[in-house]
Amino acid sequence: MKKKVVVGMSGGVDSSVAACLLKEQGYEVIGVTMQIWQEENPDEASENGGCCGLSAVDDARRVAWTLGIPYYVMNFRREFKESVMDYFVAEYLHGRTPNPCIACNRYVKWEALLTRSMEIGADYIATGHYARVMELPNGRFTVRNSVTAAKDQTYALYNLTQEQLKRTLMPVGDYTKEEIRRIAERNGLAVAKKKDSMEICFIPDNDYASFIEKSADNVPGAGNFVDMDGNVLGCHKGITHYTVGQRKGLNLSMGRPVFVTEIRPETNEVVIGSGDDVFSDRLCCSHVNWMAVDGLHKESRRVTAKIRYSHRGAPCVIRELPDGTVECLFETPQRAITPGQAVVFYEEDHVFGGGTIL
RNA sequence: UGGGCCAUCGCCAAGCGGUAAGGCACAGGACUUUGACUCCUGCAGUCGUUGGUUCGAAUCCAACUGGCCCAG
Repeated sequence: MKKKVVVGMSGGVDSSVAACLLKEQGYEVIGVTMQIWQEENPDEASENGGCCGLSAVDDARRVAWTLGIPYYVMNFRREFKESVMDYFVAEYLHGRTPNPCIACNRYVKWEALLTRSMEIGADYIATGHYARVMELPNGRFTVRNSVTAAKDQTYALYNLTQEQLKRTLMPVGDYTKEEIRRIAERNGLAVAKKKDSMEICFIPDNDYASFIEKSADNVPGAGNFVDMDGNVLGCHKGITHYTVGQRKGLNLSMGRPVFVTEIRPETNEVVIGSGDDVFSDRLCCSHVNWMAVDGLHKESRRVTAKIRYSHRGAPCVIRELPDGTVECLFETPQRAITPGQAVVFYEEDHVFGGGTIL
């Protein structure tokens, strides 16, 4: 009896090849594109390689046809709006910097898609992520780096649950990007040369501030740039325009580069400091998802932590604080530890756990 | 309005008679399946104004305009 797997197809190369590989491996493959937001300008989004819009459906459908697999479009607009877009806007309004891809993975690409796939009798769901699901000796599931560390996407997957991982396949993680493109070509997939997607899919023009203004009623307005001693340095456009570590767009001519070191929503202030001021060797995080273990159990642990998607990772020690949050002490100070971003802990090449930076 | 000082790109600033450094900011690009960071490229046909000296002036001289300081 063939195992049935639903592949989330974005219309891009990676997920197309994922479907292709699974079919070769003998699975009964069903292609599904999740419709998650309404594009205003499909042409533009397609040029930018937008990941989940209407034009994506055409590409995905064509690939499914080429592979000879059934193909469906599922509507997840409500889930996406509630779990990703609303969260995204709310975080910015509170002076934090969210990572929508992580929320999308946990709540839409997995939770929603998995639930519905189970309903139609699937055994697994699969995606085109550059990561590999692995079962540890302790019986728990985690994700480990893809064979190409450069394309690794485990950071964005740290929040998946054991139940989700148990039913997840990521065939693309065994190959390099070059190999994936070759496989696509060899199988005559029309998307072989399609440009990689970039930027947040629901904000193709990359103008976050405008998006937030359109989505929220009470967006905090102009306020003061202040230095660490409280001196006013200038006027900012509203805290939603800034993030910790930011240099460009401040319009502050101090004779030397200056950076955002802190955002204070209570006072509507954006704190400015030098390049050195943006380094810190400590962070606290909450909403922790343990992956390789079921908890820290009052022990501290040496791990490698990534504080942003493109971070190489830095050695640190983590421990649970009495209030339930987790403290992370780095051996060397890290740049721009930013509230709202995820910190992901690694042990060897797999995800140990992760949380949201406070 | 007695004396002194200063006026060079949006900001700071080099230049001291030989044909406008640099930094910050800004713009564009690269990188990047989050925000950022980083990197690359661009950015004063002109030196407050008007005259003068000189082969040649941002650089010297004069007046004017504006600003600062000290006197009163």
